[in-house]
Amino acid sequence: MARRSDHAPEELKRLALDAARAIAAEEGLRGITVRRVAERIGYAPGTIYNLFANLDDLIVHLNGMTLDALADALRAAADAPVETRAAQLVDAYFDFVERWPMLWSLLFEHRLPEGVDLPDWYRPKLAALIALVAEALAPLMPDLASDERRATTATMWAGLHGISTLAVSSKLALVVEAEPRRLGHLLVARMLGG
Amino acid sequence: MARRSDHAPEELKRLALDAARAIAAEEGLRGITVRRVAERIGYAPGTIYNLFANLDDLIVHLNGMTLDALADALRAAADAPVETRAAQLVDAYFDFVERWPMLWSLLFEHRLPEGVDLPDWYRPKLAALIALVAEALAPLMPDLASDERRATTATMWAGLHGISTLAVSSKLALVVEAEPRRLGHLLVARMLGG
DNA sequence: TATCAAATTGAACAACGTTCAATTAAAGCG
DNA sequence: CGCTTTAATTGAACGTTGTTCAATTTGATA
Repeated sequence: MARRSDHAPEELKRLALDAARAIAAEEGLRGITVRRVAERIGYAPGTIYNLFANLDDLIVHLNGMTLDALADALRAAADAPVETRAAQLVDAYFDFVERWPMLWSLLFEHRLPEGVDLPDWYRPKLAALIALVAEALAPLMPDLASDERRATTATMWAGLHGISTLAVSSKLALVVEAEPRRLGHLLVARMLGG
Repeated sequence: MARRSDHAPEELKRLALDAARAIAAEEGLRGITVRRVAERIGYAPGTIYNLFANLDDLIVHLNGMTLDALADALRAAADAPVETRAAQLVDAYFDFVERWPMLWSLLFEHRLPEGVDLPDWYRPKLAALIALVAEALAPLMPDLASDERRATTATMWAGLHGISTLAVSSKLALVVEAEPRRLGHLLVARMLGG
């Protein structure tokens, strides 16, 4: 059987990614297999390889979608009044992580095989995310050189990331009883000079 | 063939873990397979299951060793003079991550299947690590309630973790040109109130 | 209507984690 | 020393995985 063309190639890609996302959201990285994704969209395993180079490629694309979704989730908070903006960004970040813990985990849990690095289109997505936050927080760091502003933003971003990673893998609770969100607010408050 | 007893069971466990560590240090999580570990120590795959419940169990044990090694690496810095202690802890942390990037990654990259959680002996290892840092830094946070001290320590720890994770997976460099270590120092300085 | 091109398949392969009956060597005993 | 018991070790086997690719079938083209 061949050339069903039930769906245009781009449409089919979307279907596959949606299927993968559904699996990932429920079971995490371990649940994503080529055969299961294919089965969910009613195609044979081989078809996946017409759409993506391999399973890693599919997962990287899924992570790209998640990055976009995270950017969307942060955008509203980035426009909040300056006084509450930082806190709202932190809350928006943790809201996202708590709503999609598995998808968010996948963002960092998945690693390409040695020697393979992230595709070129991935970098701008990440950069856009950071730029969003950097611009939103710039007014809150008026006395810093742009170099230091970037470093501060990156540190906060990495810090939130660390808190969330440990929380999601339930390693934070082993060590402290505080809510991840509270640590996030603490971090940002101190970083912005409190 | 059976009952070779070339090695006592504990000795054999050590051999298997050393083999797994060597593989992990070179190739990361993806390189660790039961068959390869078994081959490296000159035993059949089935033997691994006499020593560990399964591959996940073996990896958790390997991670336990890494936690111990990290604690050792931090201990010297924890005894440094109070003035430079925080900075030395940060340096010791990044020294460790840079020396064993793959082993350090494995600590967080590996996740148990859903429903399985970390064994009981794992928690004290993590707790010991945090306690080490918390006690070392306590003199630097004299004006904080013990509750806030714990939160601050956990935040710094998670922050360093986040910076390192992103650095090791080369996602930090996509976003900022600064050295991870520099961000670490920035984080700790601000968290300790400067 | 015949031809072409592209999409889709599914069998095949190697490698994986895991299980377990069979085997063998060491230990215990008379 | 020989016999029995016990426990360590094996390796074949099973089901599943990612990936490849020749074969096939359909939609479009001429």
